[in-house]
Amino acid sequence: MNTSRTADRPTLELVDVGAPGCSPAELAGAMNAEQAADLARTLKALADPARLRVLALVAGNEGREVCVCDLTGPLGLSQPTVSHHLKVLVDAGFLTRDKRGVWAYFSLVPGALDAVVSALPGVPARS
Amino acid sequence: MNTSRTADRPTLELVDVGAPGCSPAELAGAMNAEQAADLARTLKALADPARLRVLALVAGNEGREVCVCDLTGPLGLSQPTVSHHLKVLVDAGFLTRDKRGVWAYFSLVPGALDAVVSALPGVPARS
DNA sequence: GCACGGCATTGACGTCTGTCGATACCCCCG
DNA sequence: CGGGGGTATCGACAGACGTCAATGCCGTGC
Repeated sequence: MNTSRTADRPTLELVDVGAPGCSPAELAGAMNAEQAADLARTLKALADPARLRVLALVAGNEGREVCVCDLTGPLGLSQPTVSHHLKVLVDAGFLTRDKRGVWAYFSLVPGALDAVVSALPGVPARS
Repeated sequence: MNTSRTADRPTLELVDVGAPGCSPAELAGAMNAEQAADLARTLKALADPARLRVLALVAGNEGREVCVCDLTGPLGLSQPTVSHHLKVLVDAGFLTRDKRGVWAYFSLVPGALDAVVSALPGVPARS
C-alpha cells in the first residue's frame, strides 16, 4: 500500500486554506516543482565554501574588480578550480565576467542575492 | 610555479582596504574558511527542490503543523525519502520535530531563514 | 496482548560535484 | 612573429548526495 492518509489524526484536521479548487493532494502555500527546481539550482551555486568566499572577496572589493589570480591565493585552490567556481557563479547570475585583454575581471551583479532571498519560502519581501 | 601574482596588471592595483595588519594574501571582506564552511553546510540543506517544497508547505500552513504522511503525496516521494529530508532540515535548524504519539509534527523555526540571509555576503542586514 | 499503522533507520545504487594535472586558447610584448 | 603568461577546458577520480526497498521501532485501538 502507499503511504497516503489512511487514518484520521486524533486532534488535527488539515484544512486546505489555499485557493478554493486546488488539488486535494496539495497543501496551502505549495511551491510548484519547477519553481523549487529553479531555486534549488541557484542555491546550489551558493552552497559551497569556496564560492561563498569568492562572493565575499568580490563584495569586499566593491567598485574594484577581481581577477582569477587574485583569488587562488586566499582560497588555497588551484587556478582551474577557481575558474570552475567562477563559471558556476557567473552561470547562476551572481557575477559578471569582463575579459579585458589577458585578464578576466569579475564583479557582483547587483540585486542577484536579493532576488534569491525574496524567493525563499517564508521570506516574503525585503522592506 | 604557482599561480600567484607574477606580473602587475595594466591599470589596477588591488589595494587592501581591510583592517590594517591582515595577511597580505587576503583581500578586504574575506570570509574565513570556518564561516564559509558553516554557511555552506546550512545552504546545502536548503539547496534541494524537495526540501524547499517542504519548507513552503510547512510555511503555508503556519500555525498548523504538518506530519510526514501529509508530505509524501504533494512531493511525490517515498516515505523514507521524505523522512530523510525532514531530518536534514531539522538538523540544519530550519524545522522542529514534535512527536506526539504516533504522529510527528513539524513546524518552522522562526528566524532561522533570516539568520541565513543575514550571513550572506553582500546582504548586510534586514531592516 | 496482538495486530495495525505512522515514522525512523539501514543498506545499496546511480548520479552529481569538487578537485587537480595536463593542455589548449589567446592576448600582449619584445 | 615568436615567446610568455593569464585564463578556460578536458579527463579523471574520490567523495557526497538523493532515492528507494526492506526492516525495525513503538504508540494506538480492538
